[in-house]
Amino acid sequence: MGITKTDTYTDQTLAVASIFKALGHPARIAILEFLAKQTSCICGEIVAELPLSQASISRHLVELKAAGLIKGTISGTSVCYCINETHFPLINTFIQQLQTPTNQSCCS
Amino acid sequence: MGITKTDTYTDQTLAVASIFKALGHPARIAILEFLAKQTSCICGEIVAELPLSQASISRHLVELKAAGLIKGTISGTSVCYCINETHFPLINTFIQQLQTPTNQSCCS
DNA sequence: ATTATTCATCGTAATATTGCGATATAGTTA
DNA sequence: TAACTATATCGCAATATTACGATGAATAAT
Repeated sequence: MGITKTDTYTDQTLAVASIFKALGHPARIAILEFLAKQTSCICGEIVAELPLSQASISRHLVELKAAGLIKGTISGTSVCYCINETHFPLINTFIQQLQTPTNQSCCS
Repeated sequence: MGITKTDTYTDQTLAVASIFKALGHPARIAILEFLAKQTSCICGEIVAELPLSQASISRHLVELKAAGLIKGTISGTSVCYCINETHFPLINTFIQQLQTPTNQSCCS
């Protein structure tokens, strides 16, 4: 999406942005919501559940995996995906940073 | 970014995704971090702080405002922006949903 | 061995994002 | 009024994203 100056931002900033970027698509949100609903790991039923082709789902899964938001384990011909909570603290910390008491709403 | 099937997702899913999408760029993360650092509302100093042109910063601010992540109040020739915490509960709730105890990590 | 199933990847087309310079708009000041 | 300052917007070029069908690779079943 056009040129993005990644050189001049903090590693932390880039990391947070990339996680949010991976979360910035309804298909990927829906995939995560679906994975969370299941008691056990679900594989390719995601394709049946969502209104996208198998190829598209696969690409979204790759992106979620690259962002560290899901894990995948191969079991036979099917692949089992589930949520990876590793980066959740990063997200929570970021949101909390924006909520510091110093930031008293000056714009009413 | 190509066709995105917005019709078939929940309003909730679309809302969450659009917030994350707005957070999915380092410039916008940096803007929010900068606003959080200040004790008072900061206006166009963002332009001086970040390695982007005034036009680009303005576009990012519009996006953050459209997503409901910042508020802006005009004071003279300058505009005062600050963080809008309205949607933070939505984000927190979403992350918590993904952390339900039913989702015991099955992929080791 | 052949076939079916599951998932990943490639290639392509359509669309969105990003960034910048230039310009417009609006308030402030001289 | 005219110049100055601060933001917003337009138009363009470059690049990224999304989606799909088709194809490939690997395991499972017959």
